[in-house]
Amino acid sequence: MSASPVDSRNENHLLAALPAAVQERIYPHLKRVPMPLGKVIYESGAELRNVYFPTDCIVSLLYVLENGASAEISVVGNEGLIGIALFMGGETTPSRAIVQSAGFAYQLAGQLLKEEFHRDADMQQLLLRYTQSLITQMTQTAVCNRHHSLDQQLCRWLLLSLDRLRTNQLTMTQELIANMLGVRREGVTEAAGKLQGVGVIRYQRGRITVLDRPKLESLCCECYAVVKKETDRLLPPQSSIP
Amino acid sequence: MSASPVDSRNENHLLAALPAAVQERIYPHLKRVPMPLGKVIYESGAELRNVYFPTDCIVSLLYVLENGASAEISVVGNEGLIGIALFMGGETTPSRAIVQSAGFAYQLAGQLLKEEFHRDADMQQLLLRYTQSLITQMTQTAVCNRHHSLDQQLCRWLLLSLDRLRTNQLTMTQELIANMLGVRREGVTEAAGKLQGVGVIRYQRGRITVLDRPKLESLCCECYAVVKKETDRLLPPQSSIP
DNA sequence: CATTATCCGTACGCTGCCGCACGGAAAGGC
DNA sequence: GCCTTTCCGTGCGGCAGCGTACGGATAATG
Repeated sequence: MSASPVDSRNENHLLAALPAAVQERIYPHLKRVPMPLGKVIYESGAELRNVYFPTDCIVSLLYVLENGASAEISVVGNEGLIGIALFMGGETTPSRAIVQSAGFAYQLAGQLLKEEFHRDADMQQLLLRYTQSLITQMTQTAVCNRHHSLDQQLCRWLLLSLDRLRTNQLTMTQELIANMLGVRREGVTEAAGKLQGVGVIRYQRGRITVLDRPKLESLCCECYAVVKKETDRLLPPQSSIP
Repeated sequence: MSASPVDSRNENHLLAALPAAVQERIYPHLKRVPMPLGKVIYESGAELRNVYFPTDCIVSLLYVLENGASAEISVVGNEGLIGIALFMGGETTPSRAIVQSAGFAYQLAGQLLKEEFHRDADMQQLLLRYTQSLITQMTQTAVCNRHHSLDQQLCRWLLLSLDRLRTNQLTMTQELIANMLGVRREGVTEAAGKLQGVGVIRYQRGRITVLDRPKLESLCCECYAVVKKETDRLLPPQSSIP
C-alpha cells in the first residue's frame, strides 16, 4: 500500500477504518482540496457529484426555509463524510452543506464511492453505521430544538465543534453560530456573555477559546452526551493509524 | 406466487414494491399482528428482534428526554417499516416506537430481513431510499420545531397522520398529540379550537374529523409539502396491487 | 493614518408558549 | 342511574426568545 505513516488521509476516521482492499483502490483517487470558510459544498436539491472526507474542517448540514430562516441539522468533521445521499440512493437532499470551520478534505468522485459501496460489504456496513450515527444527531437536534434553552444549545454546539478540531479555539462569529442554531445573533451574544462571565469561554471578534471544558459539559443539556455515546457505540474510536 | 389479489400484505407499499423473488421468500414468514393504541413496539436502546410493516396503523418514533419530556421524530404508516436500525447495522436506536393509531402490521424476524437486505440489491436500494425519506422527515421536524408555530405544526401533524389512514377520522386525544409535538396539552386544545373555529376540523373526545383538507394545507407551514414531495421522489407512489 | 466594514453590546416592547390550577362535560363501570 | 374516570375548556402570571434599533469597538483597506 502506498500510504505513508504520515498520510493525512488517515486523519479521517472513516477513510482510516476502510478495509485495506478498498483503501488500495480508492486512495489514488482521493484529492486533497481546501475547504474555505463559508464555501457551499452542495446546495439544496443539487445533484452530488463528489463526496468529501474532512480531515481538519467542519461542515454543517443546514436547512434553509423559504423565508431565509435556517437551522443546522447535523455537523460533520473528520469522523464522517459529506454526501451520504449518494449511496442512500436519493442522489440529492433538501439541505445545504456549508463549511463552518476552514480546513481540508479529501474529495472523491461519487461514482467511485457508489461502486465501492456495492462491492465491499464491510465498507457498506461502515457507511451505513455512520449514517445511523448521523440520524441520531439529527433526531437529537430535533428534540433539543424543542425542549432546551438557547444557553444549553450553545454549549452543545460548542462541544460538537470542539470534538472535531484539534485546538480549543474556534474561529467563528456569533452571527454564524446564530445561523446554525436558528436563533438571533443577539441571543448568541447574550448566551456567550454568560459563558464568558463564568469563565468557561473567552472570545474576541470571532475567536472563541474554550477555557473550561468540563464546566461547559456540565452546563450542557443531555443531548451532547447522548449523541457522543451513541456515535462511539456505532463507530468505535479505534486508533486511526494501524 | 401465493399472494392472492386481496392480499393485505400489499397494503404496505414497501412490501408491495419488493422484488418478486424476495416476496416469494419473505411472504410465508410474515405474521399479521394487531397493533393496539399505545403499544410500545420497541424501547429506547432495546435490541430489535422483529421489524414491522404497517398496513393500517400508524407508529410514531418518539424521543423521550430524561425529564420525561418527549418529541416525535418521525411517523411511519403503510408507506414504511419500523426497525431500520436493523439493516443500518446499529441494532438499536435511542428512540421509542409507539403505536399512535391502532391497526395491524406484518411482523418479520429481523434476521430474515437482514439476510434479504444483503442478498438482494434491489431490496437494499428500496430500503435505503426509504431510510433517506425518513431522514428527510426527521430533519424537517427539527427545523419545524425551531421555527414554526404550534398552530402550523398541528396542521402538519394532522396531515401526516391523514396521509397514513384511509379515513378522514383520527382517534386521538389532545393529550397524545401534545406528547407527539412535545408541547402542553392546553396548547393543543387552543390550536385545535382555532382550527375548529374556522371549520377545518371537528372533534369530540378523542375523535378528530378533518372537514376541509385544502384549507388545512393552506394553514400549514411548508414542512409538510417538502417532506411529501421528497418522499414521493424517493419512493414513487406506484399502484400497490399489480 | 484615516476610512470603512465587520462584529459585538445593550435596551425595550412584544408574543407564543409554559406551568399551574380549576371546573365542566362526556364516556364508562357497577 | 349514580359514580368514577377521562378528556377538554379557560384563565393567569411568567419568561424565553423575537424584532428592531442604535452605538461602540475592533479589524481591514487604501
